[in-house]
Amino acid sequence: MSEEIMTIREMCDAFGVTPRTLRFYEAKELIFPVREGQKRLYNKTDRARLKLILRGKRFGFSLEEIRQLLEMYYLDDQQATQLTRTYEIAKDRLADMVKQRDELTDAIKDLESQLRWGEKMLASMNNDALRAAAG
Amino acid sequence: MSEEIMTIREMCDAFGVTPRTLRFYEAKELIFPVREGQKRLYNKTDRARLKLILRGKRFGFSLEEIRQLLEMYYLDDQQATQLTRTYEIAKDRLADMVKQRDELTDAIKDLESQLRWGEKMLASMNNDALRAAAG
DNA sequence: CGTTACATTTACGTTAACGTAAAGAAGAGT
DNA sequence: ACTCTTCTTTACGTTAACGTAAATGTAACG
Repeated sequence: MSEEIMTIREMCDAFGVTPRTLRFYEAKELIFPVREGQKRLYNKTDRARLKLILRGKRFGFSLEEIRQLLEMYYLDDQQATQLTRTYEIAKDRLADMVKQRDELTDAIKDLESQLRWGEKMLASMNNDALRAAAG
Repeated sequence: MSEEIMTIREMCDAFGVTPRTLRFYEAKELIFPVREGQKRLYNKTDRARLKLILRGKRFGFSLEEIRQLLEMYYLDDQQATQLTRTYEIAKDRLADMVKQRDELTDAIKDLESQLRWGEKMLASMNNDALRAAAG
């Protein structure tokens, strides 16, 4: 059964990460490549995990959160016990993201109105403070 | 002319910041309270600047960016020479924020679809990777 | 004068996710 | 044997915006 093993460099090229990053994830117990002497060898499982890690990052999960999700599934395997917990974590994260986005949206509106309000933004900044500071 | 001078604590209470924060901003040359012996005294100008600093932070400017904006106005005072530059900076920042928000929006959509797609998200995470890891 | 309350300076600590430098090992090729 | 390339480990460096602890100062109250 061909395990489709890859070296660290092949992994880096395939996923667009650096060796440092792979070793870092390993140190953080997110991924567990096998050793052949000194060298790390990555199989299909490792690649799948890395893919999930990168996806998790795109979703804004921290590495620690990702590690926990992965660990739960590891402890799980046959039962789907923890699925509900995972679901909650994901929903929490989603809520955070929505909140963040809404705050950003507010700040954007705010800034935009400043930019329009006289075509020179921060002019208000100027008026109160720096006119006094210079005067 | 009443300078309406305030102590560091009054400033903290008024603006909801800590003394450490005010001293930090001073060390970073964002604000310049006068000394009465050892103690710092903040006047109207200082308060205006602090207000602007906090506003800038809400907009997502870094302290360094804020310092530069303030500095430009300081060098400016009578001419409006730098206004155009300030405007550009603000527009850049706005563009960054919009980009960030749009990325967040994408990630949110992505996550939402995962959550719906079987009511258990990250199930795909599971399938490929961890089933293999356990097996 | 002693205590209380608040001020000051100095400087190390914190967090995340790697970057980067140093130095050595191991295999391939000549 | 020598060299080249790629791998390895170890460990300090980076960034932002303060937090926090320690030692000291000083003004006011009683």
